[in-house]
Amino acid sequence: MTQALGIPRSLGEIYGLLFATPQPLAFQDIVDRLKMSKGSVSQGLRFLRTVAAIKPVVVTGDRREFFEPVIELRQLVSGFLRERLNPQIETWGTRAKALKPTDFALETLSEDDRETLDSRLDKLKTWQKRAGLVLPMVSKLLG
Amino acid sequence: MTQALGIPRSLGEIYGLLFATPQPLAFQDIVDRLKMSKGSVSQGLRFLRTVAAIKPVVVTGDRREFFEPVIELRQLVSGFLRERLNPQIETWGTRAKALKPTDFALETLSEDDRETLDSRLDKLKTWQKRAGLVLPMVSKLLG
DNA sequence: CCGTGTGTTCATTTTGAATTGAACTCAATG
DNA sequence: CATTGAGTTCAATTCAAAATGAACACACGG
Repeated sequence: MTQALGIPRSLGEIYGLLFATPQPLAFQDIVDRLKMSKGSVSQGLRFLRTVAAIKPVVVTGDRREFFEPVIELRQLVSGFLRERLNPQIETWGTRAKALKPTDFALETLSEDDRETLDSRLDKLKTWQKRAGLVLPMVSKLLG
Repeated sequence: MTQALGIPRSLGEIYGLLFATPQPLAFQDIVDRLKMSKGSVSQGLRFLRTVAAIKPVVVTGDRREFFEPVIELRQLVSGFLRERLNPQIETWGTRAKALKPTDFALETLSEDDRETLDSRLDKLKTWQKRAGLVLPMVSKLLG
């Protein structure tokens, strides 16, 4: 599933292991069970934390950090949107606003050409607006 | 933008070129302008066609196939959902249905463990249902 | 403070996906 | 039917992203 969204398989594996394990797991557990390097697991957990797909659990009397999966679809999706999609959409949007049809003029443009480029740039801005509007709704619909 | 969705940069480039060009372009135009191999362009165009991000245009008196970008956000998004996300969700869903808590039993499970696994499997099925419900709505909201 | 266990960092290596390019098919044209 | 140009296919290559692993912090307990 993650692969279809451009997220590395290993992250899916870590999440999957946590999901399939009733008890919270510690760093080393994951390394052992998945036979992954500590480096990978460290980076993987960091990412999963920033997108809020897992949550740390404190086990008293144990120095280690344990992790549990977040299982609310809404949280998973909005984490992905927030961390992955929104940043892209924003930079893309601000760059789009700066564009003018003449930026494309590799040859001189006919009046018709100018018009189609104008309307396409408009589209770009519309996309931007719609995305900003709809993505938050998606999270809510899933909640 | 495409990269955030796990779509190769080159596809974004082809689409971008078509988007930035008022006239429809032919295969060879794209190869020349982007300095890409024919193989890449061929596969790229195929993908863009299957997700309906571009449409072929017939220019009378010219043997070549020309292409125009599809600029409706709704079509672009639903193409992506249909070709990339839905297939994954389906196979994932059918596999999830076949799972039972005992499939996870690497050690013997306590009653508590069985319960949490049960509830997680339920979640999995809920996800599946919600996704099937919400994704089509997304396309509509964008249209 | 020293040792031990936990987790991080980052330069190197690996790997798998994307790209290339040569060989090919297929249509149209003279 | 040869020829030319358009586009496809697919094995080999490239390359960037991900994984590794050794060196490094950091905290805690003795």
